[in-house]
Amino acid sequence: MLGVEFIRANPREICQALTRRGIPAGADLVDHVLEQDRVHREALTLRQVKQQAANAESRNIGVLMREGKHEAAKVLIARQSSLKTEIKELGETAASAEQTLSELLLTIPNIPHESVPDGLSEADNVEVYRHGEIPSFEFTPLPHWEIARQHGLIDFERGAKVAGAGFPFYMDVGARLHRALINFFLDTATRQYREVRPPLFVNEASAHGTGQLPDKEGQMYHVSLDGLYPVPTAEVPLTNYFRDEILSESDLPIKFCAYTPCWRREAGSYGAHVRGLNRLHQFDKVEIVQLTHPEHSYDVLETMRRDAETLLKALNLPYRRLLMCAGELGFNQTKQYDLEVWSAGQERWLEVSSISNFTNYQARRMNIRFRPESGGKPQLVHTLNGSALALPRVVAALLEYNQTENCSYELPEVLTPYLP
RNA sequence: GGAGGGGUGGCAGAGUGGUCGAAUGCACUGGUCUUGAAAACCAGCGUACCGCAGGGUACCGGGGGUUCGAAUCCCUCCCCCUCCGCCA
Repeated sequence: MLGVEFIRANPREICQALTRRGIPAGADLVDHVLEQDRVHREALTLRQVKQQAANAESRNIGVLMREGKHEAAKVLIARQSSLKTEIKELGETAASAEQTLSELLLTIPNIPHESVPDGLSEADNVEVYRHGEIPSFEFTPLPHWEIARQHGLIDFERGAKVAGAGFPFYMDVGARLHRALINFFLDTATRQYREVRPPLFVNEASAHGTGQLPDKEGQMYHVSLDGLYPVPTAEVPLTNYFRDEILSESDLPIKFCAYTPCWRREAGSYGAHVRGLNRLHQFDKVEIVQLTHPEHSYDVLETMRRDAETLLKALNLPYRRLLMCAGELGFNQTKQYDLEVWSAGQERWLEVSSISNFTNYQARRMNIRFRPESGGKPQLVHTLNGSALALPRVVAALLEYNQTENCSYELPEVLTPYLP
C-alpha cells in the first residue's frame, strides 16, 4: 500500500494515477483518505496530551501513597476518572478512523511508473521486443494436447478423475521433461540467486504481505481448518521471508530463486483458452525475487527481465516482450513486463512470465526495511519478482514449435543433458 | 494428540503493581591512549507516531481486561522448548 504521508503530500499525483488505471472517482477516494487521516491525527494528538496529564497525576498518586497520605491520594484518584473517560473516547475515535483509513488504503493501487504507457485494455500493452520467427509448417500443426496424447505425455482425463479438471498427470517423458525444465531453470537461476526451498503453504499474514489478500482472495485455495493457503506463487513465501525485519544496507540486494508448484483456483475460467496446458489449477514454476535498494529497483527490473528471456532464447522459442499499460498493470505494481511464447499449434501467444517492480508497496505492508549506512531512519526496500519460468505453457510451446510431420516432435539441445 | 516449561532491546539475561523504555554483560558506533593494533577507559547505541521545536505518547509474543498506575495480576490467541504417544 501507499504511505499516508505520501498521499498527504501528493494528492494530485494519486488522482492522476487512479485515472490512468481506469479507476473512477479517484478524487473522492483521496479526499476520503485525507479526511480520515486528519480525524485520526487530531484525536491522537489530543489523546496524547490527556494521557500525559494522567500519567503525571498517577505518578503523584504513587508518591502520596508511599508517604502514607492516603486521603490526599484518594482526592487525586477521584479526579482521574473524567480524564480516563476522555482518553478512552479519543482512543476509540482514533482507532476507528485508523481502521477506516487502512481499509481505504488497501483500495488504492500502486502508482504506474512514468515509462508505463497509457491504456486500459490488453490492446494497449506495448510489444517492445520480439525474438525469433513465427514458424510456418508444410502441414497443419497440432495443438500440444494432441501431441501429448499421441505420445502419452499427459493424462488429463485421469487427472480430472482423481483430482479435477486442471490437475493433469504428467507421465513418463512428460514427467521427465518437467523435471528437466525445472533443473535447467534452477541451474541457470542459481548462478545469481540463492536457491530456496520454501514452505508451500503460507499463513494469512503472508498472503496479506504480498497483496494476495484481500483483493485476490478467490484466486487462492484455502485450508480453512488451519488458516493456511497453498502458495499461488513462490513470490509469497520468498518475499515474506524478511517480513517485519530491518536489514543492513550491505545485505542488499537480496536475491532468491525457488521452484515450487503453484495452486490457483482460476474460478470462472472455461472454454478453448483453458484447454490442455493453457490454464491449470496446479502448475510448476521457478520464481526469482529480489529485495533492492530503492535507487536500483528499475535497473534490477531490467536484469530480471533479461534473466527470464535468457531461458526462452536458450530453448529457442519465439517470444515477445510486452510492457503492460497502466490499466492492465497489476494492482501492486508500478511497472510490469510480460513474456509470451508463440504457440504454433494454437497460433496465439501464451504468457510464460511476468516480471514486476512493486517499489515499496509490498515492503510497506510487510514492513521490510534497511538501515542506511549513512545513518538516519530505516527505509523501506523495494521488492521485485518474476517467473523464470512457468512450466506448462513452455511445455506446450516446445511441443508445438518443434513438431514435425505425423505428430512427431523434437526437443531443444539445451535440454539434452537433462534428459538421459 | 497428552503432560509440563517458556516468550523482555542485535544477542545473552535481570526485573512479580508506582519516575522501568527497562539493570548488567556481549556485540556495534564515536572518542581518549598507542608508531599501528589489541587491551583499558569515556560516551553513544531500539521502533513507530504526534509536535516548528523543547518535548511528548505508545510498544517487554498478539489481542482484551483489572487498577489512579501493568513487563509485573487475570482472560484469550499465537509461537518456541522438554518428555510421552503417533508417524514419512
